[in-house]
Formats: sequence, C-alpha cells, structure tokens
Amino acid sequence: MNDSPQDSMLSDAPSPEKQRRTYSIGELARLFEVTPRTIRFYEQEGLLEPERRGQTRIYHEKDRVRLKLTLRGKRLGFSLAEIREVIELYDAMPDGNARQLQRLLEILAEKRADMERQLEDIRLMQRELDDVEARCQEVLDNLQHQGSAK
Amino acid sequence: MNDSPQDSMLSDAPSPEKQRRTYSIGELARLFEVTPRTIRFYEQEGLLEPERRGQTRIYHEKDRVRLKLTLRGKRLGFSLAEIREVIELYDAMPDGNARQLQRLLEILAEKRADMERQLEDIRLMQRELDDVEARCQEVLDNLQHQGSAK
DNA sequence: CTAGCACTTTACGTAAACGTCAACTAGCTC
DNA sequence: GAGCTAGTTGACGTTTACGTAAAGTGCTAG
Repeated sequence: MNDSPQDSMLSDAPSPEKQRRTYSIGELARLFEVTPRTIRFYEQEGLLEPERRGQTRIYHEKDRVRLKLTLRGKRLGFSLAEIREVIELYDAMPDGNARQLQRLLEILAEKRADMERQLEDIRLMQRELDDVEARCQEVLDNLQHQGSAK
Repeated sequence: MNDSPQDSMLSDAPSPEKQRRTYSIGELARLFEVTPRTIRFYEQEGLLEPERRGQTRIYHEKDRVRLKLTLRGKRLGFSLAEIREVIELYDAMPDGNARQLQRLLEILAEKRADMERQLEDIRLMQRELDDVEARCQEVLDNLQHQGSAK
C-alpha cells in the first residue's frame, strides 16, 4: 500500500524532453487514492499550483511529485503547513539568498530529528507488539492444553 | 525528547511489592508535558481508569504506562480509538476467549504492517532530505565562490 | 439539441483532539 | 476565615483536514 508511481526529487530532472505527461484532477486522484476535493484543498493551502487551461486544472509531473511527497509527509504526521513551508523554501532555492537557504537547512535538520524520534518510537512499539503477541500466544496455548487435557 | 520515564509492557510486573508510587494529575501532566485537560480527556475516551479518592483522581504505575503508550501511539499516527481498542482487548486477555485473542492478534499484525510502511516512508523521506540538503549546500557553495571570485 | 460526464466554485458541515473559561470544592496556612 | 493552590465538572470554542451538497460550465456522443 505504498505510493504507486515511483521516482523522486522535488526537482525536474535535467533530461531535455522528459515524459510531458499531464493529469486531470480525476486521474491524479485515482492514482493516489484521494478525492479531487483533497487535491483542490491542497492547492488552496499552497501545496500545489497546477496550470490552468481556461477553468480546469492541468497537473504536470512536478505537481504529481509534490502530491506524493505531501501524502508521505502526512503519513509521517507532518501538518500541511509544515509541508508547505518546506516546499515554498525549496521552490525559492535557485535565487534564494543565504539566509533562506540557512533556514531551509534548519528545517531539514528538524525533520531529520523527527525521523530519528519516529524510528525510536517504532522500535519501542515493535517491542511492545512482540511482547503482547507473546503473552497472547501463551494464553492461547494454555487454552489448547486445557482443552486437550480435559 | 523521548518519553522520560522508561520501562515497558502494559502488564504489571510479577514482583510482589513494586514501586507503589502514585501520581496526581498535575504530576503526570508535567512528567509527559501534557495538560491535565488532556489526561482527563483520555480517561473520558476510555484510555485511563484512575482510582478515585473521593473526588480526586489517583494514578498508579499502570496508568502511567498506559499514558506513555498512548502518547507514543499518537506520535505514530494512531487515533485514540485505535489505541483504546488494543488496550481494551489487552485488559480482557487473561479471561479472554479465543475469538478475542485472535482479534487482538489480527490488530497487532495490522499495527505491525503500519510500522513497516512507516519505516519505508521514513527511509524514502530521509533520502529526499539528503537530496534537498545536498542541492542546498551546492547552491550555498556557489554563492561562496561567486562572492570570493568577484 | 440534449443528455451525460468531468470539472468548477461557494459554502456549510463534521470528526478528532484538545483549549479555554466559569463556577465549584477541598486542603493548607498565616 | 481569607487567600492560595490544586483539583473537579460542564459547556462551549478552535484547529486541521477534509466531506458534502448546490449550482453552474464545457465538451462529447447520440
């Protein structure tokens, strides 16, 4: 149940003529198993900036990657606001002044620390699960013995 | 910034006279850096069942451990309802029938799968962070060179 | 031409997880 | 016994992340 479309990096690859594929809002929604409503909401929150052909939105690879990162960030417990901050700073990178870049590095360090904490939490939680499962099996085994002994 | 008080397992240790320490709601709140309101809310949601001395709540080790697990679960993105379900089933374990135990094992397997997915997400996110940081440093270095070359 | 579908905006609704405030009570302590 | 501190209940407010319903636009097939 991971993200289906795989590739990485917020940036556009340097290859001259990449897949110039575009997506409608419905396609994108199906791809990531979210509703169109969700995608529009993310745009409203500044996480996506799709092209407009007249009235309708047109999504490119960049938008798809952003959406993927957004959803992953969400699964990791980041708020949309946090995710937006990173994306905004990243977008401002090429002409970003040193102060902004420094800020971005700070945020990245924070996120990194979050990840470490989560890893530790997961390890601890896995141990709890091991323990509970062991006790559970134990009780089940006892029930088995009783059933067959009687 | 992990949980301060360390020990594990939902169960009471078999040692006859453990630390019979109790906590007021305020103490517990400070220990875990949450508000009393939060603790009362968790009780209302069936996650804690402190003793009552007249009007006031008295928390034992069991409650502290539950609170710790609850907070850890939260950090991992579980809802209070999910956490409660596990706790309830766990509490019903000793006299639990086989069906309930089976159900608990199922839930544990689910949680385990969640953990695996999260680990994968974290690995991917860490790679993204590595990449963004690298690009960031690159740009910073270029700024340095320009500054010194000019 | 119109029916149907995908898309659009606007606006109000909702669930989870608390925060905040008001109005108590109970135990010190000076 | 007045004041302080910590605890209590109850009720309403708030934020986040969407869901849902209403009313309209635009294209395509029959």
